[in-house]
Amino acid sequence: MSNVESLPLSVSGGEAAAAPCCPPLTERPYSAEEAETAARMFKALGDPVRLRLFSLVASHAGGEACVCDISDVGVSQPTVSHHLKKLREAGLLTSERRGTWVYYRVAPSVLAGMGRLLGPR
Amino acid sequence: MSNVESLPLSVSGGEAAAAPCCPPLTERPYSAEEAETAARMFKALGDPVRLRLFSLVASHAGGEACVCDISDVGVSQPTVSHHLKKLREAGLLTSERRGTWVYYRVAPSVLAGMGRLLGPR
DNA sequence: TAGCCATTTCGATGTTCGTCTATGTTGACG
DNA sequence: CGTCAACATAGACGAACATCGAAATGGCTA
Repeated sequence: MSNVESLPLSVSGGEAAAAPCCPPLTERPYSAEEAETAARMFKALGDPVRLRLFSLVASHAGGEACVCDISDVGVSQPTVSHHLKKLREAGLLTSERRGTWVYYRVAPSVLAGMGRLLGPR
Repeated sequence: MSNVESLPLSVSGGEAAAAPCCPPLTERPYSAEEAETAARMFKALGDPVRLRLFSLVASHAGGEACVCDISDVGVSQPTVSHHLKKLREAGLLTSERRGTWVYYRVAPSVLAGMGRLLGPR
């Protein structure tokens, strides 16, 4: 049942998926709101365990991975689940349940959006 | 109160060097060490105030800005100084004192390094 | 139906983080 | 000298976080 919980990347209002979350960091000073939004992503990736989980999903064959495939990061399994939830809430990962297992994949346009953050090409 | 100044990233007692770290997140799963290193950068940018400060420096004319130019982010002056120190320790900014003022600039190769993190451009 | 397995959620605990006020240091200028 | 301005440091306090074990949820299979 884990649906879309909250996507800070896309602003509320139903549409707005096309709105880039943030301009390049070097283009102009960030406003407080832009900083709040972008910092949420960076913060989610600012934990070693979460970064490993994200990398495990992002580099997994087929673009997706089930929890059982990526649970070996040195912390307990409930902790893994907790971190995956954080990544989901930050809009970086999406999850889908198929039978017994839950599969995670990188949310589309996340990598492109973050790339744009770091400069115009 | 624990030790604050223990950064395995920075070898000797100054500021951390810009990390030459880390392959693309999507290329292969991160090791624990890579994750530790890269997460330090993300973590440093994971606070709205720090992200605004970084953006203010990165977008400032001449590539550098003195503290007096970027202190208006809604928190007290010691807090600004504290966050700038964090960014310095993460290897994202460098500082130089010239007369009364202290100038900050983005550490070279930081943006390129982070861009490489997000995919093979 | 019962049992089992993968995953999530819950409650508790120790630690880290962001912010403040107060004070210290450094350089410019009279 | 003495004083002022810019910036850094120190200590304290409350909020947020990471982590764990235990219990609950959802879905297979017999």
